[in-house]
Parts: sequence; C-alpha cells; structure tokens
Amino acid sequence: MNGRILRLVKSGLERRALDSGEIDAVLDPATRTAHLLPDAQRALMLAGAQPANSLLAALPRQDYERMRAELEPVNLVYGEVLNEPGERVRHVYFPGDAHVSLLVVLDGSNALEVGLVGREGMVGMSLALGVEDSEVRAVVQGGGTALRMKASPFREELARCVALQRELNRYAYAKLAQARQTAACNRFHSVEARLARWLLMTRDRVRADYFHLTHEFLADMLGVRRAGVSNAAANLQRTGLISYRRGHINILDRKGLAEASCPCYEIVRKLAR
Amino acid sequence: MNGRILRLVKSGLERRALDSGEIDAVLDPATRTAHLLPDAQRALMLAGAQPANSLLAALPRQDYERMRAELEPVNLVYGEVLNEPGERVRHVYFPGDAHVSLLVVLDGSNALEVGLVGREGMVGMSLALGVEDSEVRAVVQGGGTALRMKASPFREELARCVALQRELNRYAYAKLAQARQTAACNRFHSVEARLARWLLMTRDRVRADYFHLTHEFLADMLGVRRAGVSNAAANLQRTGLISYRRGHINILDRKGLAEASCPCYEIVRKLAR
DNA sequence: CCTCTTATGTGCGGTCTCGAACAGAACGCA
DNA sequence: TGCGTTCTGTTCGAGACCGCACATAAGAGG
Repeated sequence: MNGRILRLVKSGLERRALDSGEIDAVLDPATRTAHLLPDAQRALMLAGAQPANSLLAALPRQDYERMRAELEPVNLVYGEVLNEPGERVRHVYFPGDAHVSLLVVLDGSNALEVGLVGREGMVGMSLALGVEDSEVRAVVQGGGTALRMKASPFREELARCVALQRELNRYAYAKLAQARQTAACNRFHSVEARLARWLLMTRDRVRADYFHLTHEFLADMLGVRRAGVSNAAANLQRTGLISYRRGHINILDRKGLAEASCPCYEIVRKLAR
Repeated sequence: MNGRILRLVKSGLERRALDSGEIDAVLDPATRTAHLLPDAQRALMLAGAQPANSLLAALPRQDYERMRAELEPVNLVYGEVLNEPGERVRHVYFPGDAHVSLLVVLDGSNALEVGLVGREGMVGMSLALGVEDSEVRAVVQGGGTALRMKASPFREELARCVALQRELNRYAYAKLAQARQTAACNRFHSVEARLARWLLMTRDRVRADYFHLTHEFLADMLGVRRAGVSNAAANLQRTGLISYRRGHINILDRKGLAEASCPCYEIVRKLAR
C-alpha cells in the first residue's frame, strides 16, 4: 500500500477512459478543476424536468428552479480528486452518473474507503453540516456527469431552503450509519466478503454489471494488500460469480455475489434509501 | 465474544456502583427508564447558570431557558441501554458527567464501539438529523448525570431554534468524522494501540485517571477477544503506563499512553472540539 | 511484430488475532 | 471464615493477512 491513489490521476486508466469516449477532455490535476461541459450538453442537462441526482430531485420544483442558476454541470474523470483532507471545501457535487469514493488517509501510505457517493448523494457533506473543511479524500471512482455548486452560494441556499436542509440532514445520517457499519464490517468480515460487497455497491451506482477497476485500486478501497484482492477475486471468479481481466470486472451472478458478501451490503443499502 | 454487552445490565459492576454510592438507585432494565433524581438535586442541576453539557452551554441564554421546561435531569447507570438498533428514539440525552458508548451490533455476538459521547455531545443524533430510528446501541459506560428530553418536544425545539440546529449539525459532523477515523483505525492499528487510545478517550470524558471497567467490556468496545485485551493491558502495565486490578484501571503516565496509542487519538480529539 | 508498461498470479516466512479451554486470583456475600 | 462468582493469566493450534519479491501475461504504442 504505497499511496497508489495519488498515482491514479494521470494513470493509464484515465487515458483509457479518454480513448473510449467516456469523457471528452482531461482536467488539470494540479488545480483539480473539473472539466466544463460544452454549452449544448450543459443546456440539455439543466433543461431536464428532473435532475438525475436524487437529492435534487426530491426538492420542491420551486426550490430546484432557484438553485439552477448556481448549479454547474461538470464531467468528472476517473481518478480525479475533488477534495483533500484538511482542505477547505470549494464545491459540493451532486453526481449524476458519476460516483465518488470517500477515503480516510492514515499515514500517506494507508487508505481506506469510508463512503461511496453516487446519484443518491452529495460530495461535500461537511459544508451541509456547517463545517468548512473536509476530513476525507474524495476520489472519482466512476467517471460521468455531476452538478456542482460553489461553497458560498450553497451556504446561502442552505440557509434559505428548509427542504434542502431536511434532505441533506437525512442523507448525512445515512452516511453516518454507513460509516459506522463499515467500521464494524472492516473489523469482522473477510476480504472476500468485503470485496463482494464493494462490487455490489459499485454495481448499484454504475447501474451496470460491467465496470473498470484494478485489483490495486480495490486494495486501497478495502485497506488490504493488492495480493489479497487478487486472491479473493480469483475465488469469486472460480465460483463463477464474476469474471475479470486487466482492469475490467464483470458481475456474472448478482444473487450469488450477494450471498458471498456480508450482510452489511443489505444493511447499508437500506440505509441509503 | 458472546453478547456480553447484553449481560452488563444487572452485572456485578452495577451493584458495585450502587454500593460505592455513585448512584442512589437502579433503573428497571426491562423498560430502560432512567432513574429520576430527587427534587432537591433536580432543582440544583437546573438552577446552575451554565449547564454541564457543552452543546447546551453553547446555546444563547434565551434558547436554553426555554428548553429547560422540557429538560429532565436523570442519573445514568453503568450498563444501562439507552437505545437499541432499529428502535424508535424516545429521548435524547445530554450527558453531564455520564458518558455513553455507541455500538454497532453485527450478528448478536459481535459488537464494536463506533462512538463515545460525553459532556461534549448528545445521544440520539438520528433525531437531530430527522430520522426516527436509531441504528446503534447506546450503552452507558460511565454512570453519572445527564439531561434528557422527549422526542417530540425536542423536534419542536429543533424546528424553532437555529442555534440548536447549528450546534447539532456541527456535532453530527464531528461524529461522522470520528466514525470514519475509527473505521480506518480498527483496520490498521494494533489492539494495544487502540486500547491505549480508548483509555485516553475515556479519561477525557471521566476527567479522572481512575475508572472502572473490565477487560471483557473493553473487548466488546474494541471488537476483539477478551484474552487479546488482557495481553495488551498487561503490556501497558509492564511498561508502567497503567495499572489495573479486577475491573479498575488507573492511568499512571498519560503522556506515555498517548505515545503508545495511535495518532487517531489526537485526530479524533481535535474533531470533537 | 516487438517493446515497454501495467496488471495479475504466486510463493515465502512472519505476525497478529482467532476460538476454545483451563487455572488461579480477587472479591462479594453469607 | 469460607464459598461461589467474577475477573484475569495463559496456553494451544489454526487461520488470515502481512510485507516482500518475482514470474507471467495482457495490452498500448511504436
């Protein structure tokens, strides 16, 4: 475990994402400025009757209309870092079809995922709870669209809009419960079960049985050695639950995978909604 | 690990607490109704210019005065269970010199502490975030005073009082960060380091170097075997950092203990304030 | 087609923790 | 004082995961 996450930006995987047409440009990793969408696509995203993000979709029409002025459509790229621990939060992100991992970084070489945010949530919870700084690293795990908002207009909107407060508070509690469950899970359950759970959670966010990620990335998420992931993945493949090759994973048997995972999967899933 | 926490109520330790004069009566564990203080003591607690609890103390005088009508002084007893996972939250508790452990219960036989609440906090965060049910077990770890409030007046007060919202939101974020840090800590750090951290955290809540708890209780908190705790504790005693005997622990060298613990201690401490 | 990078398979000894069990010591209680 | 409960010390083999290291294979790019 050697701070691989740091190397994800500018990795081969990002290049691959570029080539596959998933994204249309690469952000500048130094300033971590998300790539802005072309005007046409931007207009399309904002024109939709319902936003892709569940939190926004749950708001009264009127409130959402008002927020639009400050919501900026962006394309998030695999490996992009949206926040670093101890830094001020500049934007909150409402993922559409992107999803983002939240990591606790212990000593620069050990990391562990403590939360996963997809269209059901928001990145930048600290702001919603009145805290300026983030204490986690937020890394884009699945590229795609999102709506983002600068910190100060977000604070203003939050102060004004009770519905937004309510939605975000409930979501914050789900996140709290998720983190707690994850703590217990990491303590008691095997690598294989946790891997199965993680793949299922990702599946739910991606809404597809096929996605790309390497054993090394998974090792950082689960807080284990890369070799440990390879072992566990080989087992899951042997029993026909998944298949994979060089950075691509395919879920073959969703139900079987759920049985191979720990009950934490279901528990956390119910919390999130 | 055989659901020892369940046996804490009505344990010998509770009886001991009774005898030592720490408390003046034992609650009924079946209904989990906290023991009410005699009128004299009750009047004393409420008359104080400043409440012992930090969250309440941080409120504007006017808001706190209004809340008083609904705040009920209680004495919490070691081992008392204030909440069970999946149950509706009936009261929120603002500890004075009591402190309370929050546990995730995995399968009835495995438990793990995911939060610790003392005078700096509140038990029943789910309510503050708009969720009716709790997902953790809240167990009194150090007996003492607290102020509690029924769910429905608390909700009303929360809707009315912006200062209360702000305080609780910030505290919720601290709890979130604490749970996340704990998740990583449980994954990477040794039993001995985590034990040291836990003793220090308890010290901060109790405000004393001496408190009572058994290796078995500690095992449930840390999510390890009792024998593992005995080993780690023996090491800490051998190096002169602590001493203990039959349910009583004495911190001899606070600084040394901090060095023996993982950095998570300092990190979480700063989060809490 | 060849080369270079990246991803995965695998083996080794070492360490930590597990589950289970039993012995002894301290304390509560009669 | 003596008995019984509770707490702690300690042992055992088993298993999971560690850090490290190296071999092999797949794919990207020339």
